[in-house]
Amino acid sequence: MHHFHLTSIHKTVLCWENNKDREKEMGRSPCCESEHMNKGAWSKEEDERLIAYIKRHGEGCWRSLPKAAGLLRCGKSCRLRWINYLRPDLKRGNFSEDEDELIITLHSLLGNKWSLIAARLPGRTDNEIKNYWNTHIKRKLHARGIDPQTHRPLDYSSTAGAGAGAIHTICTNANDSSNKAKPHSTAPEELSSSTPPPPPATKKRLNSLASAVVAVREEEESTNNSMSSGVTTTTTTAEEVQVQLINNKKRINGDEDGDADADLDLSLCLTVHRPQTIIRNNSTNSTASTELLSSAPSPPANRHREMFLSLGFHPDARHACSSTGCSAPTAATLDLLSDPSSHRISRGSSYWL
DNA sequence: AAGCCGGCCAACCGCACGTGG
DNA sequence: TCCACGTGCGGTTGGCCGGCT
Repeated sequence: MHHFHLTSIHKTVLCWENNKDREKEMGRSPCCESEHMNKGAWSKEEDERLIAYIKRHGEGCWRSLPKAAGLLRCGKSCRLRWINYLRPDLKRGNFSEDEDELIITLHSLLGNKWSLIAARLPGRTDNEIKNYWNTHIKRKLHARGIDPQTHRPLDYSSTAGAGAGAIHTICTNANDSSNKAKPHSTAPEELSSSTPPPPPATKKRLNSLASAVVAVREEEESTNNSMSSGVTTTTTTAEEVQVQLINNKKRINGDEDGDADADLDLSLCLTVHRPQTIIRNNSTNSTASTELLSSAPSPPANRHREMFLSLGFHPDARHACSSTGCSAPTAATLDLLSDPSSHRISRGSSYWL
């Protein structure tokens, strides 16, 4: 992603210099002055200017970039053009079947968090995935009889309560013979060989992940209460989740500095590892999930158990639901969870062994 | 050939959030 | 604490293109 990498210090200095120049002028100009600015499709010359500038100076400081690069565009427009179209590491071409299934799985877990989903698909942008979802996958799910928003069966959502959760899609996929008899066709080995490190996390990204975890927990709490299943959960604030994420990661790694990337991965890992969501459906579904379990990868290692426990998750996926009358995660979830290279929590993959 | 229609996707827009003064 | 700014995200728009009549 960062082919023309600049250190944060370099970026800071560049921005500082630009800010000084800007502040010499009277007042600050709005981000996008619609007058005197080009809009619409980018010309080849504009693309070349943008590429050349970023090759020389790196990404960042988008506000000052257009002027410095000699472009009559607003910074947002430049950023979008670069991220969604000009970046050299973008993957071109059609989405593979594996990518389709991964998107569906991630969407069932994360909802319309396109940037988070994109982080799991190397070379794909959030915009691209969003468009693809709206034009292809929605239709595909409809054809399967699945509501693309709720990931529940179309004829089910109108009659059933909130009991059936998002993960139902995974179970349904498992029963779909067109899916190579696997709920999630991206094997861990494939992921580990093709998935590069995710982009640097920011506090904002971590915050949205934490919010997503909280939202899911709240939804599950209300769902479980309405189902009178005896499952009780405690609602955790986003801040608490963040603190837990960082503290756990520090404890595990012995890394007091805190690595933002690792935090992101840890939080994604935990977002994915949501036994209570997975639990619900399988209890009312076919035996397919049971069969999946028998072939599922091993649960997290001992060092994980503490982490999952502290976050309110059952550490042993295979027994995630036994005490609550629910069944365990599908192989799909465990596939995601067990991918060592995509969860750079530890400095080495041995952590996951 | 011309007009219509729908799909696709790049780009835009508005908003939220983090940061720094 | 407030405010301005920079950045990123998700929803929406609009133009292009191919298929159909």
